[in-house]
Amino acid sequence: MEHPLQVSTGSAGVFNRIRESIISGQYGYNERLPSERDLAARFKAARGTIRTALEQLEQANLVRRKFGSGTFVTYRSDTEREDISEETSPLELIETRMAIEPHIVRLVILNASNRDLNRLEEVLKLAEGTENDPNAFSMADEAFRMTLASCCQNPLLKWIYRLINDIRSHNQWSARKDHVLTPDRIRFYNEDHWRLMVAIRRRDQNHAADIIISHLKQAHRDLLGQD
Amino acid sequence: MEHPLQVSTGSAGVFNRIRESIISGQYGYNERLPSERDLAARFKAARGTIRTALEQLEQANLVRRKFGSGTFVTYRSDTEREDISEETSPLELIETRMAIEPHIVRLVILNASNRDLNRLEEVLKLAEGTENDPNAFSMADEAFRMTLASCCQNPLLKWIYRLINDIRSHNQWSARKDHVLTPDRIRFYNEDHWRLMVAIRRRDQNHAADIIISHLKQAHRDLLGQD
DNA sequence: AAATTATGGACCAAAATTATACCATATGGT
DNA sequence: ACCATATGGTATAATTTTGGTCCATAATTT
Repeated sequence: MEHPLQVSTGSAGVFNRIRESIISGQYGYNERLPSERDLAARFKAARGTIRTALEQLEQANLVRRKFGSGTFVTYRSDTEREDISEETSPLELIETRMAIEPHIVRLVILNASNRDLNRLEEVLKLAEGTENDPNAFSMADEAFRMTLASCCQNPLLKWIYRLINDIRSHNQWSARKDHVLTPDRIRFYNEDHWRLMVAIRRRDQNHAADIIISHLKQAHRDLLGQD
Repeated sequence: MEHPLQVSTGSAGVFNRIRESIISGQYGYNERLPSERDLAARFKAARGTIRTALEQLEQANLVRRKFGSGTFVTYRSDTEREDISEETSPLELIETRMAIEPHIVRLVILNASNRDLNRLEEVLKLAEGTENDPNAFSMADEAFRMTLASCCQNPLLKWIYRLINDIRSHNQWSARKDHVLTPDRIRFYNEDHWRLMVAIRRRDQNHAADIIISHLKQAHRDLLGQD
């Protein structure tokens, strides 16, 4: 028998060495391993040996193999941070907006100058006549909300709200946009925005917050209520 | 030993190399990447390969493509977080917490399991006997709030709240900690936390939210009222 | 000696890549 | 206002790469 510390040979050895490469992070999450034939050349082993090693790696949930495509790492090290926009559901997004937006509107009413409000109204006009273009409305809507956020005069809140908007634009919600944003809905949302604008001009905090909340509740219903 | 590492090939390789360029700042925010045909020439790959790489980059929120115009970087580096923590005042920080924390507490009451609440109580006990150690109290306080955030079962809110806490710990407030956090104040804050815990156990949303709000208002006063 | 494992080769089927060509939009100059 | 150009979007077919499978043989372990 050789030294007990000798690296294992055969398919078990290949398994261990690839496993180490993955766990040590040399191959990151979702990265593709070299092809079986390539690995065979590197490890100076037959392709069949590589295959049994890869089968074991697959059983250990370290790797996933796709016919005709390659072998991909499914192991996720702790350091590889999650993508928040991937794991946020549309409902959780609305839940979060419920926390932020009413507060933003209150701050706008307290802090915004008339010049700010004029700017806000200009942006709001961009959403006019977008009843038949969900994409255009969506962009105008986002611009309106971002302007609102910048009018609250709190850079941290504005920054956070921009993060929320980034996530929102990459969310599954986008896929449903065309179904949810019918001309009627767009008209309704636009009317909401104008009522909000009026409430802000009157510096009526509670009314403005109520409008925002009912607006979000409606969006919530739209999300749940349709096919 | 062989070299298990290799430069990845195909669209995955193009993806990785462009990704690195973006993250390393070689292409800044809103900057336009070279055209697909240009990239194809640079990487010596077919345009289709470049396109699948760009599609993956777009899905990873690193890039946005505009029909007829180009492909633009949407990734913002973390250095911006430093900026925002520099320009956020302690008052604005509290203002922002005012928006988030009452909402988090409401969600905790709705969504947290009893096991979650037991965990929360364990963390709360860490703040016991820290009356004379502002630093220890501060850490225990942060741990309590982060646990609260994870109990609300909304990953987005938890993520946002972690950002807020990061900024909070880099903030000027830290410098005033020793002045504000007298033994009396720490005792008072701890009592607040226990009252909050009781309200959460009783699933009393309004009471819990009131406690949080008055707690933050007190912190606001402490910030303004002292030397 | 028997059983297990590794080897090398051949072929199959799925997926990716390549190479073109053409369409639709955006931009800048005339 | 128009035009030429550059850009991303789409479609198609041929080629290459890749994992999946099988087999006869050699090497290793039991």
